Amino acid sequence: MPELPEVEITRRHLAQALIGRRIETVSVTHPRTARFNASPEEVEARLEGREVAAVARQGKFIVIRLDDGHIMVAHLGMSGRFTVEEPGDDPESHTHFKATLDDGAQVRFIDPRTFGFVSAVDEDELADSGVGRLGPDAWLDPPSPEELREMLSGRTAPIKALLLDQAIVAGLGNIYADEALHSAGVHPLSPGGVLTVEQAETLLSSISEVLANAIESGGTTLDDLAYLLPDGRAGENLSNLGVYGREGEPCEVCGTVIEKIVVRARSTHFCPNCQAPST
DNA sequence: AACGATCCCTGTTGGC
DNA sequence: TGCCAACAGGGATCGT
Repeated sequence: MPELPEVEITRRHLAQALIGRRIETVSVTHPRTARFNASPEEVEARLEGREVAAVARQGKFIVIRLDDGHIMVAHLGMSGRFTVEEPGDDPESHTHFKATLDDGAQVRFIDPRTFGFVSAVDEDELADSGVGRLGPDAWLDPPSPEELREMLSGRTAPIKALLLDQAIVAGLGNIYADEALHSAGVHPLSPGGVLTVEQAETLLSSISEVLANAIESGGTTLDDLAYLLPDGRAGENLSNLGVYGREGEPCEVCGTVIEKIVVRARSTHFCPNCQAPST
């Protein structure tokens, strides 16, 4: 599933293909691909003829600034993937967006489950696009341990659920939330508010480390192949995972069998020894 | 306000 | 073997 590392790798790929290029023609062919009160036709009209100024990432959102102030906003959802191809190549199935550039390349968005989107908003609408609800970026702008503890103070929800809340810290998804909690030795059901400042510090270090390793190894490609590197290869971070998808297997740190529970309708993997509940 | 449940969607998987 | 229910989850929304 694309989370911050996979989105960051995608951002770099798109930046290389798009910055300084003029978008010549755009085709949005799935009604759910355009969002935020923009129809597919409006997205096409807002993008065509524009030159790309910048390609940024906020949490799991890709934010592309255009020369007329409009902003292309994209999210990979669960199964979204961008490719850069020659226009003649046969688009693979579930291609919902195509943009042909002035250098002849074509940027495509493929998304079988349509949880992702590619849309276009103006500056005023950006705050209402989902980007406006994001907390600090988990990788570029992580909070200090004191700030994190402040955000979690009084919260009774499980820390796992709070790590998935993009308004607290933006970018973590189900895989890296589980990995960070394991690395930090924090039980996923610990109420957010009981974290000590030391635990917050450890957790933030673990988040940075887990994300940096994932970016460096090309992201996590699961068996469903929903995420692939720009060149079509699988990312190699699967072998770095300590708990996600490893229920029933021994923990590589201590040998205890990894357990899987459900927290807020999300599968949650942890080592009951490394992540013993805080008394 | 905070929290938990539900929904969206489709390719894959597991059980009978 | 074949079919179908269950499962996967990011984010919005709704009820409590």
